[in-house]
Amino acid sequence: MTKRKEQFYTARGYEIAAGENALTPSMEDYLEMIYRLSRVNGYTRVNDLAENLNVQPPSVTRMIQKLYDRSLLDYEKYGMIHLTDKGTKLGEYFLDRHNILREFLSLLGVTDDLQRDVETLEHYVSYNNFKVISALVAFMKDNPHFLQEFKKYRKDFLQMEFGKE
Amino acid sequence: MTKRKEQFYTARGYEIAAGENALTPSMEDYLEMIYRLSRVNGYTRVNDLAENLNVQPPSVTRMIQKLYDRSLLDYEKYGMIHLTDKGTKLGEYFLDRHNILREFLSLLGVTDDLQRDVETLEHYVSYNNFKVISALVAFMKDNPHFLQEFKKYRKDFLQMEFGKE
DNA sequence: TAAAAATATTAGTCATAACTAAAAATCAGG
DNA sequence: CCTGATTTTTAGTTATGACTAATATTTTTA
Repeated sequence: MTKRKEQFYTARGYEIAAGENALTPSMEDYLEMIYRLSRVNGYTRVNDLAENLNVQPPSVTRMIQKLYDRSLLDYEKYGMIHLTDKGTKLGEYFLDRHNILREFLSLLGVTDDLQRDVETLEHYVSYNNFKVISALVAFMKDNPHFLQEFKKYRKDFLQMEFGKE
Repeated sequence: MTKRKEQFYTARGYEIAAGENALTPSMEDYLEMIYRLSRVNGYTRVNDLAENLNVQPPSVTRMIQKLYDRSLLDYEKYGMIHLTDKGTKLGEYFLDRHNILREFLSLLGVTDDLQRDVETLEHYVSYNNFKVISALVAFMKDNPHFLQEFKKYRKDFLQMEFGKE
């Protein structure tokens, strides 16, 4: 049994390979935000989404239609946006993933651009990775000693390896 | 001084905000691969890239032109592809980042789909995050007892939190 | 060195998810 | 209840990075 050569793909290649059923990063962002906003009233609206995601309303309308076609939300023209059970589960997961990632980076000592870093990364964290990172976060919170040692280590390491910057 | 409300953007929103000068994930993949392949002969060719990135040659030609316009490589039609100094530095960084990320996930115990996970994630790891993750990897390698503890912890945690799966 | 094979380019298409401008629907106040 | 303001939709445009088909160039080989 010869080891098959390791295959590489471009970022776009992986997106395409994921197929039509996979959610795109933008779809994930919308679901996550709909979930956030729905916690207030049980629903959200086109304009709220547009404002909170910093996009224009027409972009929201289009995306809502797409998510509707996938049965992730209920919607009628000019109406309210409600997540279906399926959409709710996904939204909740995306929010969890977001929060774990934020906690992870935060524990490691990332402070600058934390929000941006989390939002940029989150979509690309597979479920497998989400699980191990969750474990690491829990471990670090349960073992403050580990974290303390790491913080000392990090300081010297960054200085040595990357200089002042 | 009131705290400005936390702003959210879609994945595409961040891409657009990054501006015209930023490299896209695909550009990064190409540079990383050109760097890899160039270590053999000092150069690479359109077909080699197409094969190794699993894309068609015309896609490579287009991308090469774009990277040429940014002075990241030297190229003449039908000729060899050489990275410029600027391109070399970037390619090297992307490869480092790739390897660190792989090591990180590997240490945490990710085995399934490791290659896919790394390639999917790497483009979205900011330089700041690269630095702290590098520190964490080094720390864990220097402190195998922590790693061992984590492995025990992880086993129970995953069982508890996520069940068998 | 001429023909065949391999390699690379050009030209044109597609989907995604943004945008703007303009039209349509809904809602609120008098 | 109708008019104006707000909200939402429709329609059409853009850039990215894939693709295929056809063409052009370079390299190999007979």
